[in-house]
Amino acid sequence: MELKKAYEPNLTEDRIYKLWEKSGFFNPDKFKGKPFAIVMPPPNANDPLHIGHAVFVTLQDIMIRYHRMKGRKTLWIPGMDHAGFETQVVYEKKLEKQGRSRFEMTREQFYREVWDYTQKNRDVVRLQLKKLGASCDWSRETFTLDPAIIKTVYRTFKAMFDKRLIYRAERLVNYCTKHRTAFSELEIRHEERKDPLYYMKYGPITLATVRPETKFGDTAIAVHPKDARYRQYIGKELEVDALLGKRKIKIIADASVDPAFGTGAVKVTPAHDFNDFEIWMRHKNEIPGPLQVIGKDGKLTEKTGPYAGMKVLEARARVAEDMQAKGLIEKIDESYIHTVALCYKCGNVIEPMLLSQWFVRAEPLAKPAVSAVKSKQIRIIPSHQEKIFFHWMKNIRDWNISRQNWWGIAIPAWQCKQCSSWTVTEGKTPKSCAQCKNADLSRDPDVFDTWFSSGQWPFAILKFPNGKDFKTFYPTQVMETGYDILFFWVARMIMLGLFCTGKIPFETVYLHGLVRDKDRQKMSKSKGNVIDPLGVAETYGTDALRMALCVGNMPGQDIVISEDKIRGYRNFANKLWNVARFVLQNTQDLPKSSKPALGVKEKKMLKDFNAVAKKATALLDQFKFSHSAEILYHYLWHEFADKIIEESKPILQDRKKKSARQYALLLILQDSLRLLHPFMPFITEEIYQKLPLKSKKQTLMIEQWPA
RNA sequence: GGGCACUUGGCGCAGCGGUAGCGCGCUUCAUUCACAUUGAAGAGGUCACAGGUUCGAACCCUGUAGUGCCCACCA
Repeated sequence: MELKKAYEPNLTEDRIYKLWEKSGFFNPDKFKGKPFAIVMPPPNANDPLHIGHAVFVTLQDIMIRYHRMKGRKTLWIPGMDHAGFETQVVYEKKLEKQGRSRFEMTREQFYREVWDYTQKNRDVVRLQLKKLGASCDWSRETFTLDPAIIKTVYRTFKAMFDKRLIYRAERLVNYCTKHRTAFSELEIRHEERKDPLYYMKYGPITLATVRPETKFGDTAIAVHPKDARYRQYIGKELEVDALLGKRKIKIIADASVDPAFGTGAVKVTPAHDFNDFEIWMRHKNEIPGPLQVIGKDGKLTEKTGPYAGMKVLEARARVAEDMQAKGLIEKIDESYIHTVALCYKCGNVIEPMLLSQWFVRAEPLAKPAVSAVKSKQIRIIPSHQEKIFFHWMKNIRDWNISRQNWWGIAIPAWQCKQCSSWTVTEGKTPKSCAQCKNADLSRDPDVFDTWFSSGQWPFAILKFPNGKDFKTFYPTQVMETGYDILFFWVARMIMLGLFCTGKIPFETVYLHGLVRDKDRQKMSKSKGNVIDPLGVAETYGTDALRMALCVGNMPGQDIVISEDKIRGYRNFANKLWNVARFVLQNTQDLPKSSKPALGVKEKKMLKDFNAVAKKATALLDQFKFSHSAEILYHYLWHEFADKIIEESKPILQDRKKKSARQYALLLILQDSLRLLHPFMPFITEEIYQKLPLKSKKQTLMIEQWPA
């Protein structure tokens, strides 16, 4: 019964978490009730958790603990992500530091090393999630490379291939020459740049370009069909000085050309420009196809004579120089501003590359996803994010899911060496080509875009189609994640969930914001402004951290956090602790079984409390976690502690009145602990364990919600 | 170029039709009494700007400005 003067989280948190784990109540199996499930967004198994993870742990654990206390059969299912490309990049950086490179290793060796690395990180992340109080069911923890998950992904791939929702195509794709892989359009960043715009003479026609080095890949010159300046040339072939000697090039008319830009004439380089590729598609019969002059290494190919082997920028300067020397440059506009595409990871300029890849036909998947949200089957919080979702969905493009990486789920597709058609399986190596029965096949060396597999996560982790969990918990109730992955992940989960299971994957999407420091700066290691969640949890207690991440945290808006704020909630935890200390110390002589008649004042106190409990509950039901926490904070401190306890002091000295007051204080304390438990699980449990109650559950976690 | 938000006391945010609230900070006072990780009292806002709707607007509508974010194949 002896309570320390101040609450010391470090003396209680680990012990309390063990108590919960031992109780087995994280596992929903033995509970009845209506199911309530949240699939945890799996943290990457390549790095310790950062403060952003602490946000999702806090919000999801609040919902989970609340619904568990409400009597629902509650499942929070944890997992971890192999995080394909992300992890590969992290591991390659490690290799680099050791003076090694994956290109000196076999693919198998690399894979094995990354596997071990991620398994070690899983242990770290698991401990961190526990430290943050996550009440998830560890017996169901899943890794995104578990055989059952891969099997699901393969089954989906095959089903989509069979239904022609996945196709193989040679297309221009976004390619990073440093990472040597293609990306979807979501993985590229756009940046404004000022680059010289060269006006180059192609015979009688002058055209403007920022990329003279691609001129060797030109297959035509395009002008607007109605442009009087060039009408005489349309359909004709001109002989031009191509720097590598004379060369013939055809002039074509295409409406996409803007007569007002530059000279109104554009060189068509289908192998190295998205627009030009489209132009070629429209004029396939008139002009030659893509002519690749830049390789996957970002250097000019042997087709470029003296420029072969040069990197793009070097070649650009040299080509411009040489053309200028020949008098082929009319002028250079040095102040041209345009946007360039960059690799989101390394910032290198993305090189459009002609590659044969697997694509998901997006439109047929997007339609049902849009109607699911339109019809309110799925609700997105905050609701304005729905508009952003619709906007993206409306303009959705086919999705390149091939990645030229080593770390990831290998694509189960084999190409026939004879007829070059593709055979897709659910993972097994096929004996022969599905088309021509030839037995000589070679496997696609590529892996899936990680989002293709994580897009299937909710039903995969619940063991679709026949698993008990799938039948019990799917569709899940809430998907809580950051707004920054609305397209990457949430949209894909809705599309793939609907396609594979015919049902929505979740009923509500709650999107939280990015964590920023007190100067509104994004946290990053390079800025040195990161708050390590485990570090501050150690200093101020996990409960304080959770409150700091919850209060003032509005859906869809960035979260400003500072150590001052966390300290403030540490003070609150201490206040709660001392309230409990006061109540316990002053009610020791109240017999456990006594139920004294309450006076008018006590009745009023309880009535007020119940109103607060109701309000806090309603707010939780509306996903207003911040408000809910705030009114509880306010009640506990400024009503219960400042007013009720203060005015109770004299009454507790009064032999006649005291027992009714003692009883009321205990009741309010007890129920306050229940209300606060989802937000501050450790301290509330610690106090609960010390309450002198007649009937007590094994843990506060499964006590009944008081409103 | 298109879209989505935001603009309320020093800072961070609520409030979304009846003439402003919370937390932090600040000021003054108190202090061995559950808690100094404390208590009491207090200062501080023409709710970005301009119109409109309304008996009444921070809240609804229109426009303007600033800020932020997302999308986008302008050579």
